[in-house]
Amino acid sequence: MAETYKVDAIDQKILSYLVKNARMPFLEIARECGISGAAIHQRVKKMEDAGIIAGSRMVVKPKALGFDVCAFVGVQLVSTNLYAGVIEALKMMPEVVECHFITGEYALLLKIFCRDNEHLMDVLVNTIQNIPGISRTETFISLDQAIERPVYVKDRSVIKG
Amino acid sequence: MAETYKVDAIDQKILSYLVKNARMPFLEIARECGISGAAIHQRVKKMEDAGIIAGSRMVVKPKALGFDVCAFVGVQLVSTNLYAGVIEALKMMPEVVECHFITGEYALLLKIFCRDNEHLMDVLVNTIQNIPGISRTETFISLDQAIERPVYVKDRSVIKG
DNA sequence: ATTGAAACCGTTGTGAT
DNA sequence: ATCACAACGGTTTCAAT
Repeated sequence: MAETYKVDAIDQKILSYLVKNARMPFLEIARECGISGAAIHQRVKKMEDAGIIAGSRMVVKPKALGFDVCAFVGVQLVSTNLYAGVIEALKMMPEVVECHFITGEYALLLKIFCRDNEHLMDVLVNTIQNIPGISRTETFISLDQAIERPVYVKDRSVIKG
Repeated sequence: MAETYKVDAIDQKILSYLVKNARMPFLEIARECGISGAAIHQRVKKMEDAGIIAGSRMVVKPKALGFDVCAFVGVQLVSTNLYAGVIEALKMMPEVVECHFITGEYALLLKIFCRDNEHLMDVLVNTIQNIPGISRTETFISLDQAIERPVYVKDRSVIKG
């Protein structure tokens, strides 16, 4: 987790391709950027080492895996200092894909995927509510996900373009 | 967006690797699964064609790109039938990475990334509030993202293991 | 930090089962 | 749906700059 690496214009251009297609060949990126494939390779490696790139993922439609229900869950804690233990318990739940510590009425906001409403019910009542330190929850079911995309990377197009 | 493809145990095993590392060589997956590289290739292509795999992404730490602030925004609409137009306006905003139509007090839940609090202020007051059809918003700043991972893919390990 | 070259390895199309 | 094979191209390392 070094925090010294500075992402320059070429790095940004490289990332602008890779956030849209993680399997884009480095040689193709090299041709777009006007530098060698070896240079792309080394820059990507450096960004991985610096923690700027935190891995890569194929994006799989949850429905194809049988997860028909997406929901957000606001969670109130008995006491904020129970945070660490609650996180550990949530990490054990495969349904939880995101957990944020947020400002406002709820201490935590979770994003979860469940097979169906019955599964959601089970997760809420039998799993989440049984985690020590969690008091109240409120559930917001996502009926439609209209936008889903990576963080914005400006393609400054400094080299060739 | 065909909805007929059935993800079998081998597909699941393939996906279980690719959701964790989009650049994992198909030949390596082939060795793990005990089938040929060509078979992996064709299965992945089929899943892409069927819309089960919706692309791939390098995961970039927002902070490295200068996005220090992550927030969720609950959005109330003047009228629900303005949904489509609002979505179009939100798609134009690079800060918005997710938008869900949810149950509860707010019609929409957005996830946004901003450079700093000033940028967040600008986005809330000068951009989001100016979109026709949006009435009230409430903002929840994410102070810490404790969990961030892909949808759970069971690795059934049916073949070799 | 970038390069070209080289060795290695993966990808992808084909034809057969 | 799978395979083996082969042509092609990508990855990765390295000495040199």
